[in-house]
Amino acid sequence: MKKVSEPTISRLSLYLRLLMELSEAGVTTVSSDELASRSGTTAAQVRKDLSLFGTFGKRGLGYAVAELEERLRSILGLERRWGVALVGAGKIGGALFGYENFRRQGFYIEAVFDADPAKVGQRWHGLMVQPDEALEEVVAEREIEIAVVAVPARSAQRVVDRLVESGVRGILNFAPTRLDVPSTVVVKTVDMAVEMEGLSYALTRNGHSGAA
Amino acid sequence: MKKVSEPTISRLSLYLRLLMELSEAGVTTVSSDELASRSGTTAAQVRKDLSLFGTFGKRGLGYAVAELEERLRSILGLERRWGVALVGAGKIGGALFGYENFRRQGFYIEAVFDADPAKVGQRWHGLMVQPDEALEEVVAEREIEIAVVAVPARSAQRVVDRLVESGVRGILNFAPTRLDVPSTVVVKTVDMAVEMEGLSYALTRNGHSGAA
DNA sequence: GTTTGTTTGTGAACGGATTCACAAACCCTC
DNA sequence: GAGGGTTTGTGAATCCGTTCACAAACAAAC
Repeated sequence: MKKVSEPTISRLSLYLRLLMELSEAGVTTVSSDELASRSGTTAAQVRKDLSLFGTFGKRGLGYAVAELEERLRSILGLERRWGVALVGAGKIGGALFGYENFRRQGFYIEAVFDADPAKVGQRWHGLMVQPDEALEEVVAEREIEIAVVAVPARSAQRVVDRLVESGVRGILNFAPTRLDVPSTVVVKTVDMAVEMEGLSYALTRNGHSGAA
Repeated sequence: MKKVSEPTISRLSLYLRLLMELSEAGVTTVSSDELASRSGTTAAQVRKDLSLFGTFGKRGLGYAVAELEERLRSILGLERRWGVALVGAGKIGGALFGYENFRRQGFYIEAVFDADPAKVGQRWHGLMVQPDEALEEVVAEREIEIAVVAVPARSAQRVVDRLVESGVRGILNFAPTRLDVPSTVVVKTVDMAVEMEGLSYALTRNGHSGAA
């Protein structure tokens, strides 16, 4: 199999979401052109992305929505259940519970940890908040493979080290800092400051205020 | 000036953060190599990035932390105050208030809107939550240029249309959906589902469970 | 069954970002 | 002030993702 780039994977994820919507709307067939315009890319890009994994479409017709949806889910590894540990019972973590797509895609938050004694022991979104010290044991025992890190930047690396040590292989990081992990572990960082500063940059050099 | 890529801007943002940390730690000088290892890139990349905007370093010595920090802040357009409107008084929005870097970098949330009558009129993180209908008037009057959209996917496009109509030029979007905007408006989307599915993909094809 | 119109799949061309490699510039020491 | 040791700045080379363009495949109509 050819090498698959990260942008491609992100787009597959978008395609999957669109297919779910189409499916729900009763649409049975969709063209690369349609998928492209709905996901903000080009038809050629859609076909290239998909062609990396096989040949799913029918020439002259397009793609069968239900089938492609299933194939994408398989490619992305969403046919199974993923246990997720959430470190940091704050606002960001809470937002994840609200994300209905989370559970729908197979991501189940199985444990929540926080270092704040005031939060530990409280029920929170249906889960008991566990003390930070329990992290290793719980993660290892439940064989949790994915963790969401939503703690202050200064504590993030330490938390990550412990998670990795306990068997976690994928991390979604909300702490505004770079994380060192072994090459076997995958980290995705969501950095709101970087995004905002990207906006600031763009607005600063684009037509200044008043571009009609 | 040469064309500047988005990845470059994101990295500049990272460099700035590192410089702030170094500055606080009393470090006065830093090499491209040091910046690189701290930001997870290469020394050549750091120098290329910076060279697009001028020549800031001293050969044989490195970069003056304070000076480079100031230059980056200027390049990124962070020397001014940015008024920000937050649409959706939920968990994600609340998290932004917690982000201390937000205010520090000049982003001030000046207005919060929500469609839920139960939230409207409540004090929330020091601001009065305003009714959704007030959006146009408040945004236009206060000349707010940046908005954070944290509403359900199905309402996002409508909200964005109204924001753009009211003068907003930059949008940070947390809704899991693509947004149509005029080319004069910049949108950055933070899509947690895409990130999680990226993890799922990576973990599915990487060494399966048990990579020591 | 043939024709017409559509859409896929993909090699090739393109463009752009990253990496390489090295001369130029600077500090520091003696 | 000359020499040794660093580190920058940058053209050139490389790598990688996107776009192009078109033949192959299929549905639908007649």
